[in-house]
Amino acid sequence: MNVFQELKRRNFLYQATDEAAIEKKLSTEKVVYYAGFDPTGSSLHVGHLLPVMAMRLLQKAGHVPIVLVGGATAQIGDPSGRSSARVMLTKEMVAENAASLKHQLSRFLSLEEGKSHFVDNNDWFKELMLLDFLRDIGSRFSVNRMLAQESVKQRLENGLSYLEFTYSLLQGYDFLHLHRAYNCTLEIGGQDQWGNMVAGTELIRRMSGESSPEVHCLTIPLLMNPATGQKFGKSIGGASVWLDPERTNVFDYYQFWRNCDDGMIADLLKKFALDLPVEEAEALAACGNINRAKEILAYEATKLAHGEAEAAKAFAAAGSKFGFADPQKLIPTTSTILKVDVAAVAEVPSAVCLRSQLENGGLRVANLMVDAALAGSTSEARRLIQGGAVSLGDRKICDPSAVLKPEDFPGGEAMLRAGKKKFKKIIVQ
RNA sequence: GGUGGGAUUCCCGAGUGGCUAAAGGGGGCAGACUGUAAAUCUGCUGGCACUGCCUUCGAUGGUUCGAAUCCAUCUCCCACCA
Repeated sequence: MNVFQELKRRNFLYQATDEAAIEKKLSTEKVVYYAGFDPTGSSLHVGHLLPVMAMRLLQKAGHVPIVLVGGATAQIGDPSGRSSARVMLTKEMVAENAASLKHQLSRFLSLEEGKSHFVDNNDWFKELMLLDFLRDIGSRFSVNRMLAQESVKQRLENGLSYLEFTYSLLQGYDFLHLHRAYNCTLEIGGQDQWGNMVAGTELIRRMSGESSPEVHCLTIPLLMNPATGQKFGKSIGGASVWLDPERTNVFDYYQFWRNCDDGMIADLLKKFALDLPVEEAEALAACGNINRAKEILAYEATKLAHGEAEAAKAFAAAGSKFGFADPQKLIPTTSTILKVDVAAVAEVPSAVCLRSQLENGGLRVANLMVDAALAGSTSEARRLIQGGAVSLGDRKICDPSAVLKPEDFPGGEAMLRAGKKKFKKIIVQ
């Protein structure tokens, strides 16, 4: 099975300019390909991961990725999939975000020179003169066609600025530039990017006249839950799942995958447990023990994002809390999850509480919950208590004003729970 | 530039002087049921020193015992006209 077939089998392929040509290219030469990322935030979240995974797959097969940070385009904002204009970022923010983006991406891709390129489109856009752009690039696009584009059509109802309208030209120009500078011949992106991506291939074709160079693009399908027809949720509750462990801790990251919808398991294993062969991913999804499949998915996905040691800890912690799906390890897998020594690494999320707070009259449970990040506010904490969700050790807390004293923490610690899935070991210091 | 319409709590969207921390829906959280899933049912969903107090309905100032609701000015959005 060549990479292209694997890409397809792992369901990374939604639309492509010319499947046969891409397949041929990928199996006969070293292809330089790219995907763009908007440095609009200081951290990537799981929603960004899809193209990253496809890129990883291709890089492992020997192809050369270009990670393009849209420093320039982020200052404009892509109208695709947006009902309203984005907030524009300052150049400083973009630079800062690009740096942390690179750091996070380096877990998934080898970003060393030679194996890849990391570029910022601001480097070429900042020197581009408006008149040159209009003459060389603008003249090759038809407004009529652009207006017919789905992403533009939607925005037309609510209004769309000229700036945003130009977005696809800019993205097209990116491709042209990368094609010239790095001989990049393939662009990868989300399903919603099709219009912008094709703008690039068409531009390159028109610019090169007779000797039509072979450039292609390929989109990845949106993650969908086949059972409900809903988009795959990229958040825990209302909050995005970030790759930055400061924003989403590793345990929660693991839990995000562990709690995925049943219907998604096959697709997710194939796409996010990339270290497992496709056949295995398919077999696991159909093995009959769906919870084991979810464990492995969560472990593998966490391993990619945070490393093996962290993934092992999260797996052990979650398992010791909720139980392990396959303690006898009956389901065959090549995952290193088999090697995790649960007893040795189990590490329950914890929070510290000062002894001095418990003395002098005690500490309210509600306040402790806020300190331990189990609730966002004391009001929320009180509601949780009133709803019967909170317990300390094996004692249920019913009084929203309950106060804790040092004797509530035998041995200097106790498990504080806010609901079944959220808990922290409170360590008194 | 002109005329008209609009800005409400995470989102959509009601509300046009006190009964409004603000209907309804979505989303979210919790409880029950389960498999740490989905579906379903129930409760909750601004903050705090929580039977009370404080802050919120684009911004500022005003009228009033009392304003999301009335008036003035400003900012931004939308539609039509030029």
